[in-house]
This record gives sequence, C-alpha cells and structure tokens, in this order.
Amino acid sequence: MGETAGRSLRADAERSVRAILEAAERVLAEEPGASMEQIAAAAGVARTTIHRRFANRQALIEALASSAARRLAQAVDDGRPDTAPPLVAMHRITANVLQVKSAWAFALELPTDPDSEAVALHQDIARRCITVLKRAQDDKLIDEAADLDWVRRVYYALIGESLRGNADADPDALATRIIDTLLHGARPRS
Amino acid sequence: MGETAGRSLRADAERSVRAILEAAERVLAEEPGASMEQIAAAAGVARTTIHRRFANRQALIEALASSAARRLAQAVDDGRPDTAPPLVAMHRITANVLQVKSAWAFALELPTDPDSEAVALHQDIARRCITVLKRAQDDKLIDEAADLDWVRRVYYALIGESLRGNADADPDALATRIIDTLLHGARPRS
DNA sequence: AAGAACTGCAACAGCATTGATGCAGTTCGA
DNA sequence: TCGAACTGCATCAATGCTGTTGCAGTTCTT
Repeated sequence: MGETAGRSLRADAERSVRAILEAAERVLAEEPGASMEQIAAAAGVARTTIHRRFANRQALIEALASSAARRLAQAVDDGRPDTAPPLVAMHRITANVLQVKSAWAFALELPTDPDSEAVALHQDIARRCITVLKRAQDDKLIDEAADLDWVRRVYYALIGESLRGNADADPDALATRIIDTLLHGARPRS
Repeated sequence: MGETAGRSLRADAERSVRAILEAAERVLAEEPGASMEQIAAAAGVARTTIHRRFANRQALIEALASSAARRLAQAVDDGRPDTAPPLVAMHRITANVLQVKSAWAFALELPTDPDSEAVALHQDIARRCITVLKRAQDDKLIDEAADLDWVRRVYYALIGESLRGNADADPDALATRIIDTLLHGARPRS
C-alpha cells in the first residue's frame, strides 16, 4: 500500500528505504523506464517491499527527488554561503555540490510537480546561490551590470557539464575550473 | 514490419515518415515513455503505419536521432565554419544551432548506440566546432593555453542552458549572450 | 521474552503496450 | 488509366508491469 509521510519507521525498515532510494538512483540513471522489479533486485529487496513503502512508482520518484534535493541543500549550506568570503564560499559550495550531483544526478534532474517539496528546495537553493553571487558582485568579482540569474544558470550549466565523463575526478580541481570559467571565460589573460 | 534503410518511398509515404518523426519529437519531449499510439495520434496516422515504417520503437528512436543530427550538421555547415571570420562563424552557427536544437531538443540529447549514424554525425560536428575555436584562438580571441575541448563543452552547455525557458526568444540575441559569456565570463569589463 | 513491525514469497487480476495480419479503400506515379 | 504502393481499421496473441493480498518466518523494540 505504501505511505507518503513516513513517521518513525523501525530501524531495519529505514535501512530498506535508503537501499531502495539508492538503488532507484543507480538503476533509473541508466534506464529511466526500468521496472520496479529491477529496482527491487538492485536494492536487494522484494518488489512487494517497495510497494509497502511507496504507494506508486510516482511516489517513489518524488521521494527520490526530495531526498536528493535535501542532500543538495545541505551541500550548499555546508559552504557557508552567507558568511564565508564569496570566492571561498563559491569554491566550497561547488566542490560539495559536485559530489552530491555525481551521486544523485538522475534524481536531481527529475521534472517534478510544481508544488512538491523538491521544487521548494531547489528554489531555496537558487536563492542562496544568487545571494553568493550578489556578494561576489559587491566585491567587484562580477560585473555590476551582469544579470545574476543568467550567471546562476551558467554556473549550473558548468557544473552539469563538468559531470559528464569526469564523474570521478577531483572535485576541487573541477570546482577551480568551473569558477575560473564562470568569472573569466576563455579570453586571453591580460 | 518496418524498414531500416528507406529507399525511394512514394511521396505520400515520405510525408508520413516526416509527420511521424516530428510527432515523435513533440510527444517524447514531453513524455519520454509515451506509447506508439500517442505518437501515431499526434502524427495524424494509424499506429500500424508507424510499424510499417519502423520495425520497432528502437528503430523509430534511432531514425529520430539520425534525422535530428543531420539537421544539426547542416546548421553548422551553413555558418561556414572553415571560411568565415571566427566571430562571425561562431555567431551564425550559434544562431542556427539554437533554432535546430529548440525544435529537436529531445532527439538531439538521445543516448544512442556508439556505432550509429547519429554519433558519427555528432563527432563530426564536434570536430568542426573545435576547428572554429582553434581559428578564434589563432586570432587571439581565446587564450592560447586554453583547453579547447573544455571550451567546446562549455559552449555546448551554454547553448543548452539558453534553451531552457527561452525556447522562443530571438536566436541572435541569445547567440550574442552565449558568445559573450563564453569569451568573457562574468567578470567586470576592463 | 512478548508483541509489534517488518520481510520474502507466491499467487492473483487487471491493464497497457507491442507487433503482426488480412482486407478494403485511396492515392500516387509512369 | 492501370497497377502498385500506401493507408486505416479491426482484430489477434503474447508479453510484461502494476498493485494487492495472505501467510509464514524473521527482526526489532521495550
């Protein structure tokens, strides 16, 4: 039957839920149309167990999206976007996000209902991201006439591109390149 | 039964194939798991007709990917990547590509077999893209130490990001912003 | 240790999709 | 205009997925 809001599961049940979500990410990333059976097998769990925790395939998907979004939000917070110097915050946040995104790529690019928890989290993350960029702008690192929302979207795109193929490279090295490209582009250095 | 290599179809049959491919792009872009029935309906065609032209769903998908890749290659060629001045070529190519990609976004981001026609075309396009960048580098528009493959990937990412939401904006305006961002980033202008 | 929560397994009905086929009617091309 | 190509429609079997239920056995919690 499945539940939508899980209130205090038993320890082993909680472990099952985690295993299912991780398996779903792994399996669906390779084959978005994979069956519940395949996900269950990858999780080392019976298919019926999935149905006990998640009413629908849809419910599973949304739980997956929410779970990943929460991790991403945590990754951003860990970079101290409001207090650390802009460049430091950007670097730390980028490195953190790269790690979360490489492990939860599928779940994080999932199209979700406009009134789901995941979208709310993503909006919050975007807001925090803009805040950091604004602080960088105040420090003259970004042109004062720049459209910060475009800058943020470019930033997202650079992160996404960095994870194609380089999924297991050093996050700090990737972060350095991302920020350098974001701020300076490809032009010759003066 | 369906055919893989279509040799000289009758005029109306050719029209059907086009309608099917366009409908497939439209429908699958919104719902990647859509049924043949839905695609057929969107194409104004009976489902059996699709099966007559394409052996199975997979064959349809591959034909879709190839068709879109050919259009993209054409869009690049139209920008004269080998002869026009680098900046002009980049602008024209970008504007052309934006139009093709906005109409065939799904088909162009389709994961395909490594030995399909589509991948070969995409590799060819990537080569042409690198060529233009190299010419821009020779003209001191791009740092001589820059990793051109990274620059190309950033370029792709900027194009992709520009098509999120702005699918129907002026291609020339978008192209201008893309190239400006690619070359100069977000830093203050000196 | 006892009861509750949890799980695997087997089995079920329902459903949608796929791919095929035959046929009658139309549309094209030479 | 004549024949071949093409299409829609109705129908078919096969298949795989979903979601549910009952039960017996295991694992957690207190």
